[in-house]
Amino acid sequence: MTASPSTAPQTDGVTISRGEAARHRILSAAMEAFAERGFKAATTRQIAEAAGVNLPALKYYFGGKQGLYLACADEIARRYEARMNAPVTAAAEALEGPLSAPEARRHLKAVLGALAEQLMGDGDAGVWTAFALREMADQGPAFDMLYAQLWAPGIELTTALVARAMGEPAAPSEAARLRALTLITGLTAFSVARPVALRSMGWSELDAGRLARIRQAIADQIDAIG
Amino acid sequence: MTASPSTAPQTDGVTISRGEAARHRILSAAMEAFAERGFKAATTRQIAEAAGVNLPALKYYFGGKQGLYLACADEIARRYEARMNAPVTAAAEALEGPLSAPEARRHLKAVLGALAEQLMGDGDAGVWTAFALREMADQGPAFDMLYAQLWAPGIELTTALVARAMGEPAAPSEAARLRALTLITGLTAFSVARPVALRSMGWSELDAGRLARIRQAIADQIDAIG
DNA sequence: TCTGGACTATATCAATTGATACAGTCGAGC
DNA sequence: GCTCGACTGTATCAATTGATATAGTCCAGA
Repeated sequence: MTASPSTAPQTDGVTISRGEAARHRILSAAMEAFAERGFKAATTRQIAEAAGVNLPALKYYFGGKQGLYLACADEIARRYEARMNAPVTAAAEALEGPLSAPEARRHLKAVLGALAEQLMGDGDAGVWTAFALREMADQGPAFDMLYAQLWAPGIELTTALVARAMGEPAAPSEAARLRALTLITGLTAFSVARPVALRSMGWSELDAGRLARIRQAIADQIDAIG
Repeated sequence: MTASPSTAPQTDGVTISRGEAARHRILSAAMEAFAERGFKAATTRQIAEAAGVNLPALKYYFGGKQGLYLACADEIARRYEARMNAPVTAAAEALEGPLSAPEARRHLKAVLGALAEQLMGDGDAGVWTAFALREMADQGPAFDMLYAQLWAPGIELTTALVARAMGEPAAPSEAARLRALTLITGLTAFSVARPVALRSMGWSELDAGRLARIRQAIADQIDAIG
């Protein structure tokens, strides 16, 4: 809203040019639209209107619909990494050395709890998640990138922790991999399948208390591993 | 391919009129297209071509794209019910009387095992599942119908069985409901998230042996309940 | 103040797509 | 063989939609 319209790199981080602001608004609107309707069904006109810009602005900033989609995926991967960073690095460091089963379980709870917060939160993260999960099923143009940057590292980490929780010392067994996958997938009950899950729980929304109880349920499952 | 072009009710079940055959082909093609691309992205032309009919035939038989979509949903619900019928009725009957925790676990394994077979099989059922799960996330025009006919009964049954497995006597607790939801959702690792799951397991496809091992992993989780 | 580039607004194109008008074909029964 | 209704083929419409050509506006720096 202020300052120069230049393209010069912003070392500041606070001052953003008018163009940067528009770019940001478009990105947000696009993430929301793609998350809600998918790549094909989301229209550039809707996105432009929601972002308060006109149609050619999308081409100007992102080259076109597909470029915008990929930019969304990239942004989402980076934001996800930022939000998951703390518990993930802690767990990864712990995995370097010998790790007892109880300690592994503790890290698992931290990592999956943080993930649950992302998956179920109705803030920005809910939108990112919907986007990512849609891409996971559709195998769209951003699949490889999201797989490499998000899913594969997450699954690997979870698998390693599950293996330790099961008392496996070295390379994780197939059983550990499967347990990690169903564990992670189970979290999506309240993101992908949220309408169904809420209705069957008799809930109209997810408040903090309910979220805590869901996390507790996940913790129980983690305690049952091994 | 044979017989009369009449609309008279077919009591036979084997003889189908030319129209019935076309209707069937359209339905199959539509389920596949909708499952793969979603309602909006699937085009009537693609469906017509895949079914070997021309465009107006869709309107003739189903009124239009939305009518076709709803017909698909209805067909899917009925086929699902047929395939799940045996273990579901057995479990439902068992729930009428007192049910020990081990017995409840046995029924749970039967019901969820059958469901897993549906969710992960690459036959027709895989297509139905993709359709249903897409509708679950999108809340499209068939949501209410699928919820009432498929998901709600399935969740209720699973919840009741989980509650018994946890030693709860009467009305299922919230914890039991949550466990049932994550249990069912965990199954979708190899349906919705199949591309990701396969890649992270290092598998290129799901053969019988792998499916059995997945079912075993689920059985382990069921044994860990309570 | 005036110039150049960053950014925006209007208008429009071409492709896609759901729908449909309308004329045809096919086969069974009279 | 004639008729009627079930079913199919051709052609086309109108709306949507991604893209873009073109002319403008705005602002900083010289």
